[in-house]
Amino acid sequence: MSERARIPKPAARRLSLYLRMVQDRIEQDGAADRVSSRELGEVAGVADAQVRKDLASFGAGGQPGVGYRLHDLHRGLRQALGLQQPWRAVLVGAGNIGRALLAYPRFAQEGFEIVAVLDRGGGVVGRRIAGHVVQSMANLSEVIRRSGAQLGVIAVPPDEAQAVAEALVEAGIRGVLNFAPRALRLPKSVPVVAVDFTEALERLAFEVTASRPGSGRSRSGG
Amino acid sequence: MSERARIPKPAARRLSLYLRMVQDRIEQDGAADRVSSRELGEVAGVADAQVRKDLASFGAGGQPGVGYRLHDLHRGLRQALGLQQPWRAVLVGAGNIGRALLAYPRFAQEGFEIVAVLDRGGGVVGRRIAGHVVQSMANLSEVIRRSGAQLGVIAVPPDEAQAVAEALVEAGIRGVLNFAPRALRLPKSVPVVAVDFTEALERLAFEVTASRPGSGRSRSGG
DNA sequence: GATTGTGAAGAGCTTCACAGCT
DNA sequence: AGCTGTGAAGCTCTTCACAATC
Repeated sequence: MSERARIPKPAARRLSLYLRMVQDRIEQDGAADRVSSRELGEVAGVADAQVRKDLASFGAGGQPGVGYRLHDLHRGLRQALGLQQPWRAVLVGAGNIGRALLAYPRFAQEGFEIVAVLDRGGGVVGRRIAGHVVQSMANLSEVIRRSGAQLGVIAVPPDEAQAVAEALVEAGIRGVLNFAPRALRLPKSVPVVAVDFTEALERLAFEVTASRPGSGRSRSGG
Repeated sequence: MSERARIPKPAARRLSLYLRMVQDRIEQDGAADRVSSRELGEVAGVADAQVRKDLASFGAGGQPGVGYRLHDLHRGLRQALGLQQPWRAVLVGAGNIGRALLAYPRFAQEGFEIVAVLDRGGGVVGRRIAGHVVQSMANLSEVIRRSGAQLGVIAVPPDEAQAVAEALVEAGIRGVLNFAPRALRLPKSVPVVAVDFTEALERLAFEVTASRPGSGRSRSGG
């Protein structure tokens, strides 16, 4: 019934990229209603065979000579990623990043709803931001219990991140999205995904430096 | 002289995590001035031997029985990541995400300077944000030439992202940090690093769903 | 003709295990 | 005793190659 195929982690990451492309294609809908594994592979930077394996991993099938049907793929990808159900999240931290997240329309489109905003209290508590009254951290477990939120989003300064994470876990949160540039130590049963701007910039600096002429192959691409 | 060791990509990603921990330790500086490979491994989620290989890949050495010296490691990591030199970046897009980035103190701390802010023009051009007067996209190449910026940060709506990226490349940018949830197609010589909030949430949803009891191993961690 | 599905080969990263240093 | 450095083994992901399908 609810058998869940084993999907390798690198594959799961690519599924998001496939999903994005499929969504974009559907919205355009001027063109074909199929995609080939080669097109999807270009988006994710892998070979077409890899895409076919990724898609097969959760049971999606294509038509030889034609490709994959956009709508079937859309449904399959969303189910494989666990997006069939809506997700509710509490946001902790009403600073700049928190506000940007509240204003990010894509979350709602994907089925993620921010049901509450909390902050430590430095003058923000009680204020209204994007339709949410910012609540005190003292209310955390009650807010989570009443809203039924399963996810927590951490957008506080790094020094507070670990404490907030532990409070979230204690309150029954099942997964954490961490925007603070600090590694969190949580039980393995609570997955953490980190979004670290600095790390991203560092990766970019590394790749730019590494791809600089004189540091390796000279002109391999084209 | 400027020999650059070959550093595997997964290793490079971990170097950022090591760097963050080393920085934190140095700032605390109440404790020891050494780190062991095991401690670093916990942060990155890999075995200690892997850490030692990562560090050896750019020439860092530790002391048997003691560990790695924080300050040496700090210097080595920054050099390996290409952070010895300061980086200059132009930010395109003065919306919510762009503003949050401008207010993000960590960038400057790491040696990244946002030298200019540009936007398509919908009323924001000419306004002052965080000390920057928002400029029109028409000025892009001039701004880049005069500032000597090497990196571009894209924080515009998805539909505009590809065009902005191409304009950046044409103006001589050498690397792109992309916050728009859209895959960019650029010459291989210009690395792109994507920060995609939606993808992160999807990864979280996937992992939470996958780690749910009844979908695989029941309680392996503990 | 174009594209999928998949076994087999290949590449790369990770862990193991242990000698050697402090 | 504790930790590093590293060859060898192990594992996972990726690509190759090609028969099967539309």
